[in-house]
Amino acid sequence: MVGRQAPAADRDTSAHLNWRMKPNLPQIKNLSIREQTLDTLREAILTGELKPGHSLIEMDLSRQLGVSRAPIREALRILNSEGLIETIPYHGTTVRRLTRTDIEEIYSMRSLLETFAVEQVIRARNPEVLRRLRDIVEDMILAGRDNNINTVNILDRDFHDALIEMSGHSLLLSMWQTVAMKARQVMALVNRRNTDLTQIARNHLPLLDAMDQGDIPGAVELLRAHIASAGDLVAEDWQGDSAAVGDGS
Amino acid sequence: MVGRQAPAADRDTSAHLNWRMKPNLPQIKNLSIREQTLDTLREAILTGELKPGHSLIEMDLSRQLGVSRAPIREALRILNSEGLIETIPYHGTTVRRLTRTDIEEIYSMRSLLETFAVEQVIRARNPEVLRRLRDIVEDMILAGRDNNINTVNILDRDFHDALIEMSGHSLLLSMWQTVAMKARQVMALVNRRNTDLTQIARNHLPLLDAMDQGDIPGAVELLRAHIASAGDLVAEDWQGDSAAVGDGS
DNA sequence: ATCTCTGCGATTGTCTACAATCTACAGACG
DNA sequence: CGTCTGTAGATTGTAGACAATCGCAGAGAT
Repeated sequence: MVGRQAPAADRDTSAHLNWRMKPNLPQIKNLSIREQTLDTLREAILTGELKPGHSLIEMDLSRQLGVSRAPIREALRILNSEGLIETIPYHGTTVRRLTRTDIEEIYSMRSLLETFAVEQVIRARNPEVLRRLRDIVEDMILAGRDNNINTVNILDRDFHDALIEMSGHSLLLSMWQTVAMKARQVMALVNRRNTDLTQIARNHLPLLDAMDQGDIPGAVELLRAHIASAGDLVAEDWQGDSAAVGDGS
Repeated sequence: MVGRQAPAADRDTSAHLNWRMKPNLPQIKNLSIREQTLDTLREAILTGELKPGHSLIEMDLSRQLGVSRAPIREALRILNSEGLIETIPYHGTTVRRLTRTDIEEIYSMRSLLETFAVEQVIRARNPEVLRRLRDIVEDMILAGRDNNINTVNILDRDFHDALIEMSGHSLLLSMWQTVAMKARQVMALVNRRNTDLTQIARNHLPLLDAMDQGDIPGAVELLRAHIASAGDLVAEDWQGDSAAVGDGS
């Protein structure tokens, strides 16, 4: 399980045929039931709909989704190896509980992977890359003005995803996806306080400037601070220790 | 094993009182077929017994192992999410092929994770930890004298595993395991040249010294060089590009 | 000769039924 | 009253049959 790792690793086997032409035809989906179950459950966990401690009974899922247990079991094995759920033989499967230590680890790992990526990206000196990142941040600022928290969050994810992607390091990307997934779950579970959305967006600008100037130590330090402050904010709100939520079915 | 406990255990009426006395009863193993299949296949892939490109037919595995397809499929899903195999729907499952880029990525990721770990370990300043690492290296040198390549390899793995473990960072450990697994597979696939085994073992000593002195930059640099040279050695031998091995069944 | 289509074999995807195992609780026994 | 025992219910583990899909060979048409 580990690393569950690559959430995107085993789907989309035929997508390489139409990667460029993108009309709105919603890509006839012939995903196997296993994949659909996997996506559904993972999304539910990541959005906090399924809270830590919630128990997942194969038979119940089977009835709710209207399918047999076999594909559900396979999906659960994958989620298990991704570290999102835990199964005790003959006893039950539950959404993995998160401790404060887990959260600290998630953010420190994020920091490690992202600072590595930013270093690689700067070394590559590809102006195209920086432009794309700047575009995302600009959109983010605009969304911040509209107080559109959902869009800001998505663009923030896009920004960091893009940063990793542009390092061109596929193994890094795969580990990143695992960590980012967990981070997403954590963020969905804490009570977000009302912070200034445009400020969040603007926080990315100094990093872009440092990258423009090829200043590796500066960029690394800015990124590290950026992630650390985000992590601290979340850790503060974690007093609940996840015990307040999710009692089981 | 001084006082024999067996007779006492016999007339002990409550079993939960004697959980501490441990005779050598080898812990009855009741692993599910899925787990056994998983371990068997993973080990076969990691040792190079199942080479990249080799196809894994569920029906064949089912017959060979004498079990039904259900647990095998679940094991395959896990291996898939670990990135060791690839499945094309309705077509087949094969051991994932490795490119030279994959190998470079594996070693660069190893480097990243291990240097992070060594930094954490040094900061913790726990002499017990350093002693344990030194013990392993000493054993490694002894095994090197006996030209026992297998033991040297195992102890080398132990050393790096221990280093990560001692960082006390469970998420780091989990990602490490994924990467170390892949590294193990790679090493099993290259033609090892005859290097001086004691030299390999001795290479760890400067790192230990730097750690003893709390010299973080020095230790990090030594470790980075250590891993990079190992990686280069492997990458050199990779000209085969894995095409020479494994054609299918 | 080349193209198209159809049928076949191989493989994975899914379903249903049954077996094995665990926990908790009730009852027998001292 | 406490301890052991066994039984019921819930849950996961496994098996075997059937369905869906894909690639390819070969027949037939142009």
